[in-house]
Amino acid sequence: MLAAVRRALSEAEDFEIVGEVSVGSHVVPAVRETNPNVVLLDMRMPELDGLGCLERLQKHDPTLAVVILSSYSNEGQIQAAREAGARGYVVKTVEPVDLPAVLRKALSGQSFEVWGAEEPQVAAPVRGEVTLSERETVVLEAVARGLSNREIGRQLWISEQTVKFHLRNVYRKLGISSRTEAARYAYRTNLVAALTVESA
Amino acid sequence: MLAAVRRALSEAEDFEIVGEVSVGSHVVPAVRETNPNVVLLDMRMPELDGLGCLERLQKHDPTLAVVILSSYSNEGQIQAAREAGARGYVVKTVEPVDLPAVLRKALSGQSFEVWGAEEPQVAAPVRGEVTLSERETVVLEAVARGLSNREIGRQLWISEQTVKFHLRNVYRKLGISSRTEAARYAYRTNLVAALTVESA
DNA sequence: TACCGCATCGCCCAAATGGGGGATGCGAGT
DNA sequence: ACTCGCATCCCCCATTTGGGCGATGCGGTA
Repeated sequence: MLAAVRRALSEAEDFEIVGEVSVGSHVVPAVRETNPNVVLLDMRMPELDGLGCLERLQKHDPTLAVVILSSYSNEGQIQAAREAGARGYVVKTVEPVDLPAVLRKALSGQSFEVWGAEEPQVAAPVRGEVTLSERETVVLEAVARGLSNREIGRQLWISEQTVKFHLRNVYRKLGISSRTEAARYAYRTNLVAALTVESA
Repeated sequence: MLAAVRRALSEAEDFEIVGEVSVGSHVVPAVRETNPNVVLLDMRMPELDGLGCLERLQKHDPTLAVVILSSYSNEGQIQAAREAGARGYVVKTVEPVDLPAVLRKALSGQSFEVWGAEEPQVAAPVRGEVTLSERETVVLEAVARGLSNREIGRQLWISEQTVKFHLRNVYRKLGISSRTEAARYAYRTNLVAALTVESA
């Protein structure tokens, strides 16, 4: 795959490969040094994966064009890449010769484009457009604080089953499928404060 | 219980009850209005529990003395109350007549005191003193991003068993027992950024 | 050398979680 | 009157998780 990428890009006159690393933790230093116009990030790398790199790169320079290259067309992963600020998401089933076009597209605009993955049946819920009900919000807050379904039920005086029901609806509305992702969303949107004020 | 609290406090000349609410979401408005010196928060309330109220109160006024009243002497809950900035944690097994002393103590100092609960056998790991190994840190980061153990294993090229092993060590070192609490810790300590920079 | 932390796995098992179905009631629109 | 979202629960089931155990190896250090 790497060889194919290399060949495809070297054949395009408007691109020059200024750096190549194979370990996630080397990405940010390399980018800092070579200062590329666009970065193609493999999702799966040792030490630090593509998403982690992307987040660090965004912190370093939010305007940098980054395209995620992944083996899976997992919707959650695509959504995560979108929210982390990627300009594109390429599944490895795409023809390597199409890569230059992908990178040009990523360089040209601020949008987020997915390549080589079948579009999801239902449109992914766009962040900010989701409206959680009162109950769903409270349950989500409790989840983000690390409580179990049973504990949440006890605190809200409802059955664990009902907690699970609300949580499922939260998952559906947010397009996620685990409580940790839910917690992440809660912190991301400042629904609950991850940083608590110390009284000492 | 509420009646007992009321009686105990009305019998103490140095206390006056300036407000009483039974729904979590009413706590902050009531505090804003009555401006009390100390707040006694039941952990279990409809809509928003004690911890949630505490966090909001802390945001509103970090100097306000807040004591958590709970039915359980659960160590995790105690720790959460401590970290959220509570001045005290009272298990409902304490005699109501001792409450005024508890509140005076809460008013007098910045420390955190637990009443009516047997002390934990092992000291809870103090935040900042824990040192995670490189591998444990990477796994924790991945957990905070919402990945499953299997996915983490794939990304790090190790078996799911090994991921579980590292995660267990993280739990042990942090004194927690679930991946959502781990995620919370990761966000709290800025190990991973919950807020990602949008490229739009 | 012997120990210890770290990392890599394996097996086992109970509990928690996620996801599917259906049932009830209630209130707000249409 | 009818639908629809919300909330409350029930059942079932497969998967995931958390935690216990032991095994191997490797590199530092006492």
